[in-house]
Amino acid sequence: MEGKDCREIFKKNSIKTTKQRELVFGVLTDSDVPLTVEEIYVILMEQEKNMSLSTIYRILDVFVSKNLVQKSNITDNKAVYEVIGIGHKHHIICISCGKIIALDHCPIKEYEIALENETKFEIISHKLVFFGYCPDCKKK
Amino acid sequence: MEGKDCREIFKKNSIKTTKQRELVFGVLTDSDVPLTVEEIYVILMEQEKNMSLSTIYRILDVFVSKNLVQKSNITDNKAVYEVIGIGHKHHIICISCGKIIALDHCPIKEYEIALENETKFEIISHKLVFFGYCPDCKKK
DNA sequence: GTTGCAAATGCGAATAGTTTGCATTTGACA
DNA sequence: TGTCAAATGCAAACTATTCGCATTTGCAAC
Repeated sequence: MEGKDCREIFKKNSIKTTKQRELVFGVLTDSDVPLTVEEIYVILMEQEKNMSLSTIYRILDVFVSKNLVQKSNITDNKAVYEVIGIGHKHHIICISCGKIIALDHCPIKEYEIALENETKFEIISHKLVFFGYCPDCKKK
Repeated sequence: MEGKDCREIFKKNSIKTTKQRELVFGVLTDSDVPLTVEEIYVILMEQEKNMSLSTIYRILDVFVSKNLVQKSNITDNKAVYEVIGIGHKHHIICISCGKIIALDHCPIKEYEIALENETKFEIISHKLVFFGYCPDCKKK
């Protein structure tokens, strides 16, 4: 991801541009899977772009609050982060190897309306996660 | 929940009956909302049935492993637990007051099959959570 | 009933992910 | 280029959960 692209997106969302924010945003846009804070940290380390863990947490909080990034608590412990393209994402996680795949399609938009009528809640968002065995682990 | 009922369920699932397990199971069956470990602990304290937090965690792990109880990591931090009736549960959580409602109906059984074909995963289970404003908080 | 033993409990300490306080640095704008 | 609020780095704090180990308890065999 080019620095310039970042700057425009940041400006549009009134996020101050910093070296660290560009790097974190770059890592996320370059990844085709959601990443944990730890993974982002390691990727940056490997690129010799060391950065404090707490800085990564704070940067991600900003991105999430500006709706540039989606935070998902899929497993019990670590949260994963990914850039939001057009809409929100759902996930499949392999319960054998831990691989996480993001899904773009959302099958429950219609159901939400029925549920609003039924429960009288005003529904704002939802999370959907599937658990199973990925093609590789299925074979074993 | 009567002690006797517990004993039978426990026996059927080869769970050794203990005073603590009966109490925890009783609290869960008496509750119409999913509970955190902390909440279970407090409810028991109020009944002057003090019990170690780690014991509650261990008991719940057993129940979950025997499929008597469902553990859900809905919010970022604390897990909630509830007895499983006929099938798995989904939830709506109020983002204003934190109230959690369990839903029995599952709208995505059919979608799972389509998803298996599409992704070549073998899907075992899923979690679905809705976020929004409950009837009470909606008014404000 | 009594006894024996594996399994369960209680307690405190350890763990792990995340957050926070504060001193230092940095980026945007005048 | 200088200024200052905002961002960063570091270490310490926090919180939910797990673990080790000494003690207790429930079940089964006698």
